[in-house]
Amino acid sequence: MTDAAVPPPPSKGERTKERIVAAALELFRAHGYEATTMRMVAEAAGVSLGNAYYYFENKDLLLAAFYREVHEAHLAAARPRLARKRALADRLSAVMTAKLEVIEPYHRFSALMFRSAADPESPLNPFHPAGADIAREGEQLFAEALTGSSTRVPSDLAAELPGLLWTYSMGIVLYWIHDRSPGRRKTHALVDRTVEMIASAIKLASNPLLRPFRKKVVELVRDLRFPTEV
Amino acid sequence: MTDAAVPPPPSKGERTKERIVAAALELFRAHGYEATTMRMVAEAAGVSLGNAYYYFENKDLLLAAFYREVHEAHLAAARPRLARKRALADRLSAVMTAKLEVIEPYHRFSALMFRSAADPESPLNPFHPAGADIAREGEQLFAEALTGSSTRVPSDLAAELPGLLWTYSMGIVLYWIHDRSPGRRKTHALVDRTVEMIASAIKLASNPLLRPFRKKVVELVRDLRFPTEV
DNA sequence: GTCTATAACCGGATAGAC
DNA sequence: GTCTATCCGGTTATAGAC
Repeated sequence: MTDAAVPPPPSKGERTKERIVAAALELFRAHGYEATTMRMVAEAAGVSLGNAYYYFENKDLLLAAFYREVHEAHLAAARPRLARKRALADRLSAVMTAKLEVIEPYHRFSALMFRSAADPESPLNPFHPAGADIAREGEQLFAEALTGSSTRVPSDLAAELPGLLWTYSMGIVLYWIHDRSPGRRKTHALVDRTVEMIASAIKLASNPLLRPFRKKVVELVRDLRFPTEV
Repeated sequence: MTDAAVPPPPSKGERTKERIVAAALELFRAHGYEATTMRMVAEAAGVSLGNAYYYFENKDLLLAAFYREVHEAHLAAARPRLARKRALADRLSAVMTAKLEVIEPYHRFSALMFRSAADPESPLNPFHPAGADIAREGEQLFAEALTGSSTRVPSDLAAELPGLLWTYSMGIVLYWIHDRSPGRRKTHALVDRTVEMIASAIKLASNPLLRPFRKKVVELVRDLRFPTEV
């Protein structure tokens, strides 16, 4: 039990797999996803084409590895920024700005994220086991943004907000994909303004007058959150 | 001038093109998009593979023809239903229910719609010239749903609502894609409940107390509606 | 200039030997 | 676990027929 935490030395297969991922990520960065062929990945990793497919059933799974890396970078960029903010709008803005900065280098091929996210068969969609971790961790980040803030959130709403905010962030990314303005000015403007609106809406939601409406929304979100369940 | 409206008889090329579309639509319906190969389409249309590509630069453009047909079917299904409703929630529900019924037969391959809609390069995305018509006509349908209703809408909001509702309908379709419940029960529940909420929200938006918040939202939507502009 | 066909290319994916 | 050989389908080049 005491030494269970010591990771075993990587087997040969694990090292090969690692080489393939590393080669793929670099090629994706340099040339984009479509322009990177499995043959290029295999060659850069020093393995045969068939061998690359032995480790990654298809090209999308390599893309999934790429997203995981981007996601880790987002978490790493967002958390220190959160430490310096208290107001909810500022905290949401910190999370979203970190996201936009991390993904900026990949703008030219980020449409793929959506192609895959929308496809129920794809390992990248948030309801697919392979993509579920990233979605959960993304929600967790928003949960942290909420709990650390000075704004009081009605508890029924608090339970659903991380999921809603994560969905919101996906919407922002979708906008960003189409944003051709210099420096993604428009997306940044959208974030600045929507985080204010969200913060306002959350404050409004505590207003007793709006309680029935809030209850309805919360109930709706709770009931219908998982379309893939029967 | 007087005979300008008489369409010229279809040229040989036009008839060939028509045959190709018809063959493709039938094959898509029967086997789905991925499983339908360009070679199958060409053979079913009685032309060579190269000839099919002469008329349709790529497979996506055939898919675009398919979407156009689905879209026409939606318009045709929705309009008579609108004629029988007055309450806003009912009218929105009529439009959405017509949509869900029309697309139901294509559930298994509808993920493609999103793959393409999210991709800035795709002819199907609403900001791309080839896809813009469908988006505009979709908004037009929602505009009709609004103007024919008994609910009074503040005029600043009225200008933006058709676009917002069209976006909403895309969101519903995205949910529907992932919906595995029998009879798409969950999506129908989502529609029933969201149209009520939207109708309530629109009524709330007329409330003078919420005017500043409404102004903010409307202004935001107006400013940022077109991410592809610079 | 409009239309049609054949052959080839390229890249994702698979089969099967070692 | 690794390779080579091959398949398959989207796409392109190109030549020729009407």
